[in-house]
Amino acid sequence: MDEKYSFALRKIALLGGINNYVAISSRELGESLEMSQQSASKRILELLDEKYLVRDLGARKQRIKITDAGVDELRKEYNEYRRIFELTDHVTLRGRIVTGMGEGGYYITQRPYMEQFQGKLDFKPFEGTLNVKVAKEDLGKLEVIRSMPGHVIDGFEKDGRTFGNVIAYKAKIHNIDCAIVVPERSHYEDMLELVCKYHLRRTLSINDGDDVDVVVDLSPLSSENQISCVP
Amino acid sequence: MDEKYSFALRKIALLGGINNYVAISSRELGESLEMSQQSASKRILELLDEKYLVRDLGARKQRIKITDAGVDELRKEYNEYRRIFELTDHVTLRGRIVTGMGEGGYYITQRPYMEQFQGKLDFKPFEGTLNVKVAKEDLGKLEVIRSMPGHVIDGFEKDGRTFGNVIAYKAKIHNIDCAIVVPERSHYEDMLELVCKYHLRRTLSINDGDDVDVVVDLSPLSSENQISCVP
DNA sequence: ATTACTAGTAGACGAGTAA
DNA sequence: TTTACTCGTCTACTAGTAA
Repeated sequence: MDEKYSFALRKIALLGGINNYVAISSRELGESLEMSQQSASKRILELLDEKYLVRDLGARKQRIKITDAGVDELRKEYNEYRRIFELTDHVTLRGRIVTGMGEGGYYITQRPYMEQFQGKLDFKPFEGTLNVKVAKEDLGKLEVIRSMPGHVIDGFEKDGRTFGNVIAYKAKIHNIDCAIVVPERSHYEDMLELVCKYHLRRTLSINDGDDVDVVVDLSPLSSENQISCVP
Repeated sequence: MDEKYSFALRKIALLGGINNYVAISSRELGESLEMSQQSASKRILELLDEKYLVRDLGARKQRIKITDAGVDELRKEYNEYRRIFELTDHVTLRGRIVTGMGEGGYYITQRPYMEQFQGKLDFKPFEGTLNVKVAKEDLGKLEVIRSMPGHVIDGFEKDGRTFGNVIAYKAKIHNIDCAIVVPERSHYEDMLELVCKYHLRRTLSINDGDDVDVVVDLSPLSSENQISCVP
């Protein structure tokens, strides 16, 4: 999102524009953004055009509300700040073992996916996945993880069916190397697919309903430009 | 902070610029900010001028690090997002009763402060305060509270000594109306002064070392422009 | 390679004003 | 009072280039 939009949208969110229509004149918005009435009016038109706002233009005062798309953009920025201030190099997700809807394992164990796992992760995955339903209080963490790069596994087509891109993040479960896999699209998902070189249910003696901790590695993929401890 | 600075500073923070010097050329920064090398170079000079960055301009590549002032600015924005996505109309702070360093009660019970409390809060405070040391895990919440308006109680001078502005936020302790008072300046403080119309130690039968929950009210001070439930 | 100057230009901004 | 148009100004950007 363009930074000039982000600033205005954030102010509107602080006035309650996520949950409610907010009655605010372009004059007032201009004041709180330290710009003229004319510019604030233009900014609102731009935000409407970008579909980040909806408006109810009454006779006296306009009432504006942030759209879901707008909230998404704000949430992206929020997640960036969380990465800055909350996260270190790894995140622990609490979750519960479940049996997928039959779909999950079918998807991920497709050959084209599996071959890429072997290349991009450092192990040949076992032909099957472990489904973990992430605890509600850790869904925010999952969102932050999803906003980070990860290993993109390219999608493909087969029998007229589309298999989308998925993203893999290296992780550990009970100190065993594995990776969590999430679809690139469709957020607000609470289900993880875990791939591992071992049959995890057998190796760890775990079953449906068991609670597990998955430690996801967030250290940068490529060697980055950070230099440590130079004063 | 000017929004154009915020955007660049955030990107640098994501590269690790808070804890370490980051080696990044103006070309690279320009790419990640979607602007030219020249503009990125200028932006860095501006951030240096604003004292949000320090630089170590080596022969090959510059190395930059965010100053404490810069981190403060980023934290302000982080707190805004927390208000948007985390907080509702009240926050619960966990803390422990302590005896202040003798100073706290002396400050707050000064007449000019006390008279303003009576006007801006809805009760005449008891001549004494309760000191609460906020639990470490709730210091973030306190920071968010401090970034919100609150009731400003003007400072004054007396006997050549300066008593600074303080901010009061309405709160409840064990369902009794009270207010927390914090100095306007000097952040990263973990001590609260509680003022109340009652003698809280006696009324609640609490003593040093007792854990308490203080529920701080965050609903807007003035009647705001929010309109609820208009689709 | 770098960083960062100068010059020219596109676009953001606010004043005036209409509806 | 509103919102939002046109238009002139001025800022913020990029291209070219020096060090």
